[in-house]
Amino acid sequence: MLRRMSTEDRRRREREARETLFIERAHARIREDGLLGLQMSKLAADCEYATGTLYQHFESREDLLAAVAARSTRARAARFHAIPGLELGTRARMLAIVLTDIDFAAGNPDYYRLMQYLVTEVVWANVSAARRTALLEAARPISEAVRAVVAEARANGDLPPAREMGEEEMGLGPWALNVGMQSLANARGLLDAYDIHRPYDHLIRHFHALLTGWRWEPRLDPDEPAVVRAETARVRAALAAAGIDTRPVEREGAAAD
Amino acid sequence: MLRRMSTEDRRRREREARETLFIERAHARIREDGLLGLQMSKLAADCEYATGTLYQHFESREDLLAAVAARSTRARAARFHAIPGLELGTRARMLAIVLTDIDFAAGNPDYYRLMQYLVTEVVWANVSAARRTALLEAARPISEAVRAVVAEARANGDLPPAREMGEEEMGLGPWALNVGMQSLANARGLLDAYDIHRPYDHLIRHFHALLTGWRWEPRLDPDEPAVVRAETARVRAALAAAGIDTRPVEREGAAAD
DNA sequence: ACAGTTTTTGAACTCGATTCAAAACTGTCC
DNA sequence: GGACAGTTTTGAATCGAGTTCAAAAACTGT
Repeated sequence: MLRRMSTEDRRRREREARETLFIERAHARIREDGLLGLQMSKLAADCEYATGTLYQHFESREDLLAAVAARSTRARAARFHAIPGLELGTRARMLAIVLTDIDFAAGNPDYYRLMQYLVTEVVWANVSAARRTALLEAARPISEAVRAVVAEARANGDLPPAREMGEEEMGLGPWALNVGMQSLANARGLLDAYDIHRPYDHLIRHFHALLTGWRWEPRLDPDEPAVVRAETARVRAALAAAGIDTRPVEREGAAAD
Repeated sequence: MLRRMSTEDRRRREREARETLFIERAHARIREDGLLGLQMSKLAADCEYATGTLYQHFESREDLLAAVAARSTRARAARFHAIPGLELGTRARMLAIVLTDIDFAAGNPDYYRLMQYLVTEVVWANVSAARRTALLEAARPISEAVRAVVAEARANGDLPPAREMGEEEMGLGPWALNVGMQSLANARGLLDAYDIHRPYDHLIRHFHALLTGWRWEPRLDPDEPAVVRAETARVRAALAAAGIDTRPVEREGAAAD
C-alpha cells in the first residue's frame, strides 16, 4: 500500500519531469528556429521519446505551444510580483510595470510573437480548455499588480476615483497601449513603412500622456523629454535595486542544472 | 496590331475579374466558416476553376489571405478619406477616426482576426513582397488622415507641437491603443476572465485621457461619462451627416452586381 | 490547316500532424 | 518463478491540405 503510493508518486514526478523536458526543448527550438522550426516528431526524437509519447502530454501542437507560453508567462509574471511593494509613488510603480514588460519583451523577442500567434482564433481553437485556463491563470499576477497599484493610488488620492470604472478597467488603458505597441513593433516592416523608430520610447511618452490625462499625480508632461528620461532612469534604478530580474527566460532555469 | 492590343486588354480585364472573384469568394468563405474553412482546392472548385489556376494568382494560401486583407483594408481606408474635411474641431475629428474604426471592426468581426493572423511571423513570411506592400499601401489613407488632423491641430494651436515627435509618432498613441484594444477584445475569454465588458467604451475613455494628457484642446475630462457620451453622439451624428459608410464590407461591392 | 506558344487542368506529390495496433513494461497473484 | 491483466510506449501507417507539374486544351499568328 505504502509502496504503491510512493511508486505512484515517483511516476507522477517522472511524468512531470518529462513534460518539463518537452516544454523546455520546444521553447529552445522556437527560440532558435522560429515557430515553424518546431515539429512534433523532431521534438520527440530530440528528447529521445516516440511521437506518441509527446501526444500523451499535449493534445496537439497548439496545446504544446500554449504550454510553452504558460511557462514563459509564469516567468514574466514573477517579475511583477514585487512591484507593488517598491519604494516609489503609485505613478512611478505603474511606470515600473510598463518598463518591466518592455524589458521582458526585449529579452524574449519570441514571447510576444508566440502569444500573438496563440490568441489567433485558428490556433486558440485547438488549445485544450485546461491549458487555456492555465495560460490565463499564469498572467494573473500581472493584472493583480496593476490592480493593487491602481487601488492604492485611488485610496491615497494620487488618482481621482473614476466613475463607472473598476481598477481593472483603469489598468486596461496602459495594457491595451502596451499590447498594441508590441503588436505594431513586431509586425515586420510596418513601423518602418511609416518611418517610426524606437517604438518603446514612444510607448513611454504616450503612457505618461494617458496617466496625466487621468490626472494621476504627480502629473508629468509627456512633452518634456528630459523629465521623461530622468523618470525612466529613476524607476529603472529602483527596479535594479530591488533585484528584479531582467534576464531572458532561458537563463532562469539555470539554477536547476 | 490594334487588334492585339485590344485582345491583350480584354485578357487583362478577364484576369483581373477572375482574381476579384477568387478574393471575394475567399472572403465569403472566411466570413461564413472562419479562416479554417478556407481551403484552396474547395475555393477553386467553388469558382469553377482548377486548383492550379488559383495558384497563378496567389503564390500561396497566405498570399491569398493577404489579398483578401488588402481588399478589406481598402474598403476600411476609404471611410477615413473624408474625415479630415469634416466640420468638426481637430480633436473631434480624431475621435471620428477612432469611432469609424470601431464601427468598421463591429461590422467586420473577421477583419481584425484576419489581420492579426496575417502579421504573425509564420504567416507573414509566406506572403509575397508585392502583396505585403499592397497591404501596407492600402492602409496608407488611414495614417494620412491621422497625419493631416495632427498637423492641422498643431498648426492652429489645438495641440502643442511636441518635441522630438513627428505627426506619425503622435498618431502612434491612439493607433496602438486601438490595435491593442482590438487584440484584447478579440482574444476569446480574455477580458471576460477579468470581468471587463464593453471594451470599446473604455477605449473611447482612454482615448480621451490620452489626448487630454497631450493637452489637445478642447480638453475633455475622460471621467465625465455624460460628457464623453455626448461627444461620441455628436461626432457620430457628424459622420452620419457626411454619409460615411458604416455598412460591412461584404455589401460594398453590391453595386457591381 | 498548322506549328508554336500560353493557359488551364487536376491527379499526383509532399510534408508534417495525428492515430492506433502491436510491443514492452509493471505490478499482482498463485 | 511465471502466467496474467492492466498500463505505457512505440513508430509505422494514416490522413489531410497545400502545392506542383506533365499533359491537355485553348489560343496565336501565318
